[in-house]
Amino acid sequence: MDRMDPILIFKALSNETRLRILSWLKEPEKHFPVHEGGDGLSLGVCVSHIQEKAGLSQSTVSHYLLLLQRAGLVEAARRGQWTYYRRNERTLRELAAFIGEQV
Amino acid sequence: MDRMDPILIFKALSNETRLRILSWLKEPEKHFPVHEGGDGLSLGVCVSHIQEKAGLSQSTVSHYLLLLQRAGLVEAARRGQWTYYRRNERTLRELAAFIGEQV
DNA sequence: TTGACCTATCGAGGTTTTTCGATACAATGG
DNA sequence: CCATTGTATCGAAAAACCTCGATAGGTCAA
Repeated sequence: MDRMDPILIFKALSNETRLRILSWLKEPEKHFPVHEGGDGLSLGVCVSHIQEKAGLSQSTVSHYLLLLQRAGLVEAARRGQWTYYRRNERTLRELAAFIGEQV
Repeated sequence: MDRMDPILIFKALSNETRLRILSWLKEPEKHFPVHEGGDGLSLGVCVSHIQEKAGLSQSTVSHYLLLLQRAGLVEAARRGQWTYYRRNERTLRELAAFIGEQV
């Protein structure tokens, strides 16, 4: 039940690519090919698909996804050699509430 | 009618002090003494009051306020030797909408 | 076991942010 | 005009961030 850290979240969102990744993950089927492994796209999208679309190096994208994860904006699921990332809608709702009430 | 720049906004919010300034300005009368000049607090709060509460150097706070202003999160009003800063609620509403819809 | 593949981590460069003190600019009061 | 006060800008040092290539670790197929 770890509490939301607004600074970490805002830092994660302070980058064009990370913002785009997050919005791509809103409708994965619209932006990524279906992956053979994970049940459709419910698990999320694997790093290589995200990397390809982002057009940055593999290490950078992996790092970005870690930042998004530490901010609680995405969740990761390891399946075999793949790591699937998907949005964490709860944090995004909390963020909207935070902006409406605290900021 | 300059359009909101989410990156600029998120960068401005990625700092504890700037976040606190913004929240202080939500209820100025609760956090700042009334200033002799500006009509009550409708104009906003002057830099020195904000600086005192923030506990950082004058130049840093002035810089922070400029960052918040460039992000459209606050507005400035010059009156004599004072500059009063107040929140720009419109941008904050737009930000909440952006998070709900785009992110 | 070996090789291929996916992802994470390391190390490093260049850039940006943070924060300060010093200084410049503007307005006010003698 | 001068001194004072409030604010903005400049220049600089330290820290953090961005991004890469290289490499390490885990997994699968042959």
